[in-house]
Amino acid sequence: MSQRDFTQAYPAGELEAPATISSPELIFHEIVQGLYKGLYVPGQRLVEADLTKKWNVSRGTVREALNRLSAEGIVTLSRHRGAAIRVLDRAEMHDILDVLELMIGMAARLAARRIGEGTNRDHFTESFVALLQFRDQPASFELIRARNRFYRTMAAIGGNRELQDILGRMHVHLVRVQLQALHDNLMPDRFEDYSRVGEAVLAGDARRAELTARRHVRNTGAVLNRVGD
Amino acid sequence: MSQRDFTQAYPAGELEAPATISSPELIFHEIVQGLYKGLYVPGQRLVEADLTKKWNVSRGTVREALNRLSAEGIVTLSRHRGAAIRVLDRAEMHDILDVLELMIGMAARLAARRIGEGTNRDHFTESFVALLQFRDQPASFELIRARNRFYRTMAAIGGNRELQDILGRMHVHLVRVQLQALHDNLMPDRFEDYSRVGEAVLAGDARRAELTARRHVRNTGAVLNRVGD
DNA sequence: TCAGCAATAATGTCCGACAATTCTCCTTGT
DNA sequence: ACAAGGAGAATTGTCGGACATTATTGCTGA
Repeated sequence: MSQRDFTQAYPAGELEAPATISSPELIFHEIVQGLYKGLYVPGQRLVEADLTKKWNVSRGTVREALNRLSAEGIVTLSRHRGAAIRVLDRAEMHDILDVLELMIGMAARLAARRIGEGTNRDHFTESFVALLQFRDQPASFELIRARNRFYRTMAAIGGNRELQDILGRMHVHLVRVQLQALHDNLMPDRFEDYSRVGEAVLAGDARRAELTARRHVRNTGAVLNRVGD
Repeated sequence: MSQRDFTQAYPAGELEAPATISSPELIFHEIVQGLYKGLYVPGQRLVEADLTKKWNVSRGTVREALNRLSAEGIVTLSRHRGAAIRVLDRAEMHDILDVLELMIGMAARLAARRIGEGTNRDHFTESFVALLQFRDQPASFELIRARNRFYRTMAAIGGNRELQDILGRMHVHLVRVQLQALHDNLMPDRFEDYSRVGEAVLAGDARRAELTARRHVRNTGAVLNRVGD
């Protein structure tokens, strides 16, 4: 066995993302992107043979991508039945939003606490104004992306790695909740919410940041109850 | 392309776990089990060739297992450098525990709210007394497992699927935090905590259940500060 | 001693093959 | 007409080998 001694283990912080992107990762991103664009519909099957032809890669590569998608809850895998875009019923969406409320609230609280450190204020302000620029425009994918970036920045400033990981995984689902609402033209303007959260964070008011962020997520969830089917 | 029409998509709730277990899944569990037993040390490299020989499977199978382990944050993958058991520094452990405090608190709150439904009370009581049986015994792996089962039951009763998923992922890390404390003989008895949480849940007192659960996680985290290196 | 380079080890990706399972659709008997 | 059953097709699960790409090691020579 060529297993090395533990003393040769990787140091703790030395794990950067690779410069290039691997094929499975590329397919992973393509499919997520496709979800954003509506190319894939919940329940739709993803047949390995089709994906290999579409991206000219081997089945092994496709399988790795599907496994990653499955690990993030984007597709469901069942043995010998293959992969399908995960179907979220309303109960699951509520479950996700209930958890998300805590996560976003925590991110806002931590961000407010650390808004003054380093270049945090600059970065946050940047994503904040970028989001607010969509105030008077119709709902769009760009808005959703700006909103996700706003959250991601908030979580990054908060500094909790685990929280960032979990939020990263949940973003996709949130998007899908939003898309469904958007599709039914039920996406109300939440810019008052965004403003309140952003201002609380910029003011360094951790308590208010958490409260407004949580209320915002709850408002988003309330939309669900008005979506049919 | 043989991609089917969306109308043939899987129905929402029809996705049970397969009866048999796949090879990658088996290896996944074996390695997690090995972590519990101390067979693997943080930082230790997992070389594909070794794993294929150890379990007599192909490289593709090993790779799938490693990808799953990576997706759960148990191992880190770096391109062309392979897999290694993830190293958690103290900051990351604190991050995990901070998130876990919210998650466990939410699980306790939801469980208390639904303790009266169906057979919930019976199941909860069972895992509760199973945990308390370790009160006067030295710390052991069985205790940790009983404790995880207690939490898992609590989350299951709470009924939030997303929460159960996330907690499932975090358990392994929690175990490792515990193991480190255990290794240094710094694992204090937290049975007063368990009792308070369990009793609050059984009493259906959601607020008290959440508070006691969160305090318990904080107590666990406080141990970290006394662990050297 | 150390920079540079060659050799080695390990992973990334592809291809083909076959077994196991599920799905489809046709047959058949009532 | 219709439900039960079964052959065939479609798809996934797993294997083995092959080669390219990259990281690591260790040597060589100044």
